[in-house]
Amino acid sequence: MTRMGTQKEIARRAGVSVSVVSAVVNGTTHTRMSDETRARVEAVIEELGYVPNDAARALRRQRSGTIAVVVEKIENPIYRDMFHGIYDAAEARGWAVVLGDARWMRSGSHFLARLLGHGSIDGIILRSEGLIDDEVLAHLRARPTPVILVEGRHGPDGRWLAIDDAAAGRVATQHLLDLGHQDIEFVGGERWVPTLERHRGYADAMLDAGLEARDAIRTGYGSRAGAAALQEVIDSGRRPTALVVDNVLSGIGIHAAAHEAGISIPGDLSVIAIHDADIAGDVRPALTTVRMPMAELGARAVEAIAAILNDSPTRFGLVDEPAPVLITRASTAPLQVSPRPWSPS
Amino acid sequence: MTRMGTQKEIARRAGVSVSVVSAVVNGTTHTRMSDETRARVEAVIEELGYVPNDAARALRRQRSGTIAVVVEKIENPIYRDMFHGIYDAAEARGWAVVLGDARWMRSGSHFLARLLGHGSIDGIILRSEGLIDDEVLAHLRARPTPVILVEGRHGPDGRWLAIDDAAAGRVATQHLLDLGHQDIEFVGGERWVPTLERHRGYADAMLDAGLEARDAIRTGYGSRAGAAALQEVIDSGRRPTALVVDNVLSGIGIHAAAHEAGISIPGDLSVIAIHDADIAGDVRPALTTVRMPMAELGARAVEAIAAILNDSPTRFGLVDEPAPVLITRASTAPLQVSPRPWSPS
DNA sequence: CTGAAAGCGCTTACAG
DNA sequence: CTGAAAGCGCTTACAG
Repeated sequence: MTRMGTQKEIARRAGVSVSVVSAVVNGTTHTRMSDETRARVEAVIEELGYVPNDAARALRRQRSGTIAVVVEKIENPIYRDMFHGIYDAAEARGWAVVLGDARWMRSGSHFLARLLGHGSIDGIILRSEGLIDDEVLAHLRARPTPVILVEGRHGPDGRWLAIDDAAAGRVATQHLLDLGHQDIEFVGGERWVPTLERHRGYADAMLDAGLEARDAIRTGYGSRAGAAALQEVIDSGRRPTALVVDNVLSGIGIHAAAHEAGISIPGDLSVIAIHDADIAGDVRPALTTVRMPMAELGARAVEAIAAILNDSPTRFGLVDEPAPVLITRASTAPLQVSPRPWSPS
Repeated sequence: MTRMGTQKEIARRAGVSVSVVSAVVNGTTHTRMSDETRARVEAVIEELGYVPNDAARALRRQRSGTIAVVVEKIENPIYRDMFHGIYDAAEARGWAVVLGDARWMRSGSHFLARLLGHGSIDGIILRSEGLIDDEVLAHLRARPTPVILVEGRHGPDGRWLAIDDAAAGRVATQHLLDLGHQDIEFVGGERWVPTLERHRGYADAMLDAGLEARDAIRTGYGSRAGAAALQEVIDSGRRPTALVVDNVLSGIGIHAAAHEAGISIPGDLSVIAIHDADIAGDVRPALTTVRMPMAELGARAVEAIAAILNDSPTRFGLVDEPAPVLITRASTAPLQVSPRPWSPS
């Protein structure tokens, strides 16, 4: 194990001042030193395995070079592309990224304390699905550290960024309409704004096609909620031929419930979900989805932080480019001319 | 937006010294001050919305109170319980946890620099699946910051912790044997140690039952690898009645390939995967798995960091309690007396 | 071209 | 019971 050491120690060993060491480490102004001096310093740095102390740097520079990303369920596959977009954009700006889960943000948690504190985090990208209570959010906003809400769409400071959920709903619905479906319903969560927007997109597409838009079937989020939604439809006696589903996990739950109920997808029922994820291609039948520009959303959030820190202007609001794209898989099919009646549940 | 301020400013406004402010903030020794003084200081803290500067604290205390967890694919659902275990244990010790993905650890990345640096991270829990190159790992180990490898099982410093993969392989295989299966094969990745151990467990159970243990079918990891493995079996002309699969994602890939090939699970083929995850219960047929003590693994890793930082001894090696538990779902069934021959592919 | 010094915001002996 | 001061390890004007 190497010794590490400090700039002071390196300075002593190399027979120079710490200013020179700092200049060598950072490649900064002081840079006009003799090659011989530089080489000597570099040799000692190498020998000791010196690395700078980030806490001291952060204190002195008044900037840590680290941003935090907080999402609701870190294992949710839809974040993958967003993390990637954030990471790439941050890296390009010389920032490190750390991740956290909103489930860790209980009042009084040390994770939250680090976020609420300052000095160690320069900016926060937060995707709240309502789990974060308003008090915590207010605390967060009261700090000078910039907080960007993604898919949040509220916040008095206007610092939010979101994907075009209404467009996603429209694209999904249009795909089903193009396949000849008319009796289409929307399955989705609760009164979370993105879900409302997706439903609005569905409703717009239906109305444009001269069809009736139904209320959303609200059984919550996740696979269990999807299964419950299908059950609700079955129990109601309604027999839609296609479903627009708020998210992939709910779509998978619908697959499972259909399997149990003897409903064939896509033979009896077409299913399309919003947001893409690898798992959609892995289940059978593979789930048709609408891919959203999550990487761009992430990159834009990083840009927003940079802009705020530099006091330069930046655009908030919808990230509508690239547009949502349809990923056609096996769970949607043209409307059967004479559909087989669903077996009674 | 509140002003934040520093202890110095609070001291000035409250007409006390910074020592008193620090004592109020931290509740420390200096604590024998008059109630009136304390109240005055607290009022100013409240008024300014003061929060301590973490960088300054970390510098002074020579400890940041933050540990980092680095895994290979952050969205892999098997980490969920481990993160939970880590978070709870860290919280109990007053530490914040930050997450990172090993895919971010390219040499020269700022994320890696933060890990390699010191002052902002007190300890690192690392699950490497071989993506991290040895050079990076060597750098990491050369620092005074403790690095605990989970599911790594190598490392000259002996600082590793792992679940009992061999036991998992045994439990999975025994379940199939109990159902009457004899022609059982093992599907799993590459020469990654945990996979080798799982295969060893499988082989032990087979041998104990007086049966022949086959070599692992090595097509890699993930759902595509699972599908490829099943195809390899089909092509070979072998007709096992049951498969022990290294992981859930490969299991899902096998489901998909079986669906395509017209092989019924569990009618024609029973499938059990090692490691549990929600998605296993969501696919159809729901996948039987072996749940591993991932939360305990995480908690033990935190304990290990604490022990190293305190210079107190700690146990490394296998985390074999609680033992792996069988989660019986729908993908395994008793051996059919006269199995239907697989349709020729 | 290089060094001495101030200061980032804390914590903690030490003095009174 | 409270204050003045040192020092954690850096960076960056400033002086020479």
